[in-house]
Amino acid sequence: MGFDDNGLPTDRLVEQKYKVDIEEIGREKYVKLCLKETELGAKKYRNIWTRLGISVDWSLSYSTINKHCQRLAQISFIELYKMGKLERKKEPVIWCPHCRTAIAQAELEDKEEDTFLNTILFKTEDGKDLHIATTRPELLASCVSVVVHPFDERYKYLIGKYAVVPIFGNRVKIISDHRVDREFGTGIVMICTFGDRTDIEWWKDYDLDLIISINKDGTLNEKAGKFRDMGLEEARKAILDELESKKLVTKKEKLRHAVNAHERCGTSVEYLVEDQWFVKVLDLKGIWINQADKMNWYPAFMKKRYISWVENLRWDWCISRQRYYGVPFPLWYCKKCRDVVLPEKEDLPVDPLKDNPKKPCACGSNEFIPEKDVMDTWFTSSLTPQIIARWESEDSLMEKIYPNSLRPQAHDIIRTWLFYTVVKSYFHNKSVPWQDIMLSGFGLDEEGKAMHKSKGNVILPLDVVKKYSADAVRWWSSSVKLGEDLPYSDKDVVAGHRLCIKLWNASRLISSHLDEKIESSDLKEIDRWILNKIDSIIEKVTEYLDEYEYSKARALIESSFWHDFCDNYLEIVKYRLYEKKDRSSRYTVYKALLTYLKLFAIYIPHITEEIYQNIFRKFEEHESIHVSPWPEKLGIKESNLGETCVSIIASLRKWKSDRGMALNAGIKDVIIFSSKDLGPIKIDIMRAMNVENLEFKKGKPEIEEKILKVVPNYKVIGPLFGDRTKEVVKIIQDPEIAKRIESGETVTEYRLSKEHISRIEKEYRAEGRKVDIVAGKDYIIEIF
RNA sequence: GGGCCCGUGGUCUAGGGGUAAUGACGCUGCCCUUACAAGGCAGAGGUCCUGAGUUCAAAUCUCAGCGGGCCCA
Repeated sequence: MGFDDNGLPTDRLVEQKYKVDIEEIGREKYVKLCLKETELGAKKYRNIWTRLGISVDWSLSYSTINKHCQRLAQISFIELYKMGKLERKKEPVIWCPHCRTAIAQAELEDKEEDTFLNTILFKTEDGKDLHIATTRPELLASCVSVVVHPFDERYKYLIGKYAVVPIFGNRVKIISDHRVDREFGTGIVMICTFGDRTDIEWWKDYDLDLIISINKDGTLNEKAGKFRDMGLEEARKAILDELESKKLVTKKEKLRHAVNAHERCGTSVEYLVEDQWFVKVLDLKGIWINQADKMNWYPAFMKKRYISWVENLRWDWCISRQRYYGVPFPLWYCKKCRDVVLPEKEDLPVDPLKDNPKKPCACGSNEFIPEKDVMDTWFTSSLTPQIIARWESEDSLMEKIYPNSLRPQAHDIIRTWLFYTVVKSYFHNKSVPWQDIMLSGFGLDEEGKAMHKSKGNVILPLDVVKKYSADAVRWWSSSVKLGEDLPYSDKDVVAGHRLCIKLWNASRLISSHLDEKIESSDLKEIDRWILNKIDSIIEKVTEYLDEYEYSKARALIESSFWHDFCDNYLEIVKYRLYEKKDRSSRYTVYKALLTYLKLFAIYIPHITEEIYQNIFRKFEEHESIHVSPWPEKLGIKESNLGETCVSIIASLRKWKSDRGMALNAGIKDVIIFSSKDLGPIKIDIMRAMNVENLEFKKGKPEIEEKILKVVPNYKVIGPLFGDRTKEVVKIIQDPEIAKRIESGETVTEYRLSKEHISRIEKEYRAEGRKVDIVAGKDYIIEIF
């Protein structure tokens, strides 16, 4: 766990909060403010995480701006440089005019925008009209060519001729290319350097001129003539006005389209040509995809997202940021021979703006130009596995914790954090960074929309914690299938709150009967029943958690605790607990509650810990439930009678409830018919249901029995009989045949027996007798 | 336009070839039961998005379509 704390988000926060501009206050003061905000931010988030009960070894936490991380990021840079994986190119880069820096493809997001598609009248050199539709008239000064589709009959005659750009008068060649969309606008496109990425491709492919008319801050430069210094919006309007006054706008239509925007500030990006450092990633796409196969993806389909991101990558990773708060590039340029000069490893971290190389350049010169850009923050955070394992340090834990066992993260940063980390681990360690990757979804707002500060729909975790407790929040957040998003809902958090109360109350009941730890006991049927049930819960929950299926595990734990344990088990044995002498029930509640607490502990750590401290600490060796071992199965044999006991009591409860009776109301006489010997559960039934006289009989009572429905066991019949299934089902559903099968016979040429029937629904009637009949799977109850 | 995910009672959600579709909230009725009325018991409420196909059997698998979301052009 750590803080990715340098980079644009901090820059933007500082600029907004203190209303400062780097130009005014200078780099040093600016960075100081950023550092201050970083510390405040770390404090704030650490508080949130701690309050939420996130279990972290804080001694291994990192901050990407601290010396340790800076050093590793710079080591990484130097290693990559020496491996030839870095490249400084003067290339078109994606540029954010608001943040005034280059950014990477991964930092783009789509933005829907309403604009106008303007059809502008160009002239060919020989004076013919040329209608060109564009959304970006402000780039007219950068128009370097006009392009049509090679098969477009309308314009074939234009190819090879020249056009004249209105207002600016540039003479540009008309070319043809299949990437032109004939349906869009007029089917003629002006190529500007650069309006979009296709412009860049065309510029490269056809070796066109370069006329950059935009400044780094998004204003127009001298190439735009009298429109110089105008912002893009302003220039768009001014240029359109002038075109209109000359009657050169022939059409204007509304258009909604998607543009690329910088994910940090939402500003539409531009393309400038500047010197930038790149990590070469495009030439190794096969490797990046191959690495994905060496990791376990949870859920598996997330791997496809990663792969399709890699397949669609179009740019090398631009790591230069023309910003101030971040890890500096560890390098200088020799003033004389322009060579790159790197520091020695032992001198890292360096700040080339303050430090100087310790040796002269190979050419002998002692004068250097420092690189003043900082590195993309992902360049550092892509090293987090190495950072926490103290790679390249004397106290390295690389052997022990690298590759990491697990990277948990959300699915929005597959293309950044995940991808870049895979890249770094491959380059530096020829390894994948972790064995398992678990990708979770988002908490959404109550309408199911993503939360955004700008939309004002953010729900702050600590507000919910205050209202319902951290455990309730955690319980809610773990209710969704891994990888799915989950809308926030007050009532679902309340459900978690109620669970905590239920757990607390059950524990109160138990604690009042536990003044000693019962180490072992002969177990009564119903006690064996619950412990056996818990054994199977432990097994399934463990399996689910091994696959990071926390929501499935959660559902099992909750329903077993609430229904098996509280509703059934505790209600049945309560009387025995009050009688104090019964060892079996006291042994069982101790084991059972402690096990449930351990299973619950990962979800609701606070209340489980408190109950552990209150009840169990004095008997158990571990000082906290969170350091005690995961529960192991007790190996209790299944109790058939226990299951029957619970079922009989449920039947009697329903019977009382149907008659509007209180559940502790007395019943005078009850006879239970069953083929089983129910002796061992007699007292439990009587006490739990307040039965005065309870009698067991073998066989069946004198009542009429009518078969209502025979449900075949398709799971057995289907595979056995194939397309004759329907035929067999028809036979089995005959009441006479079903009756014979039920009594143990094997009938007809299909040799049908009990295993071919799932269950038989019956109706019982006691003609002329004053008695109520309630039936279950293997018993019939008469209530007088 | 392409890739991925999702579509299940009023709302949210689980299940993901076997005939009884999970749970929560809400709704209705009954029950103050010596842990819990923030509880218990019971009940109503469903074309499992639509259509076709595979299969003895489809909410579940396949294909097509519709709708929503995410990512990429």
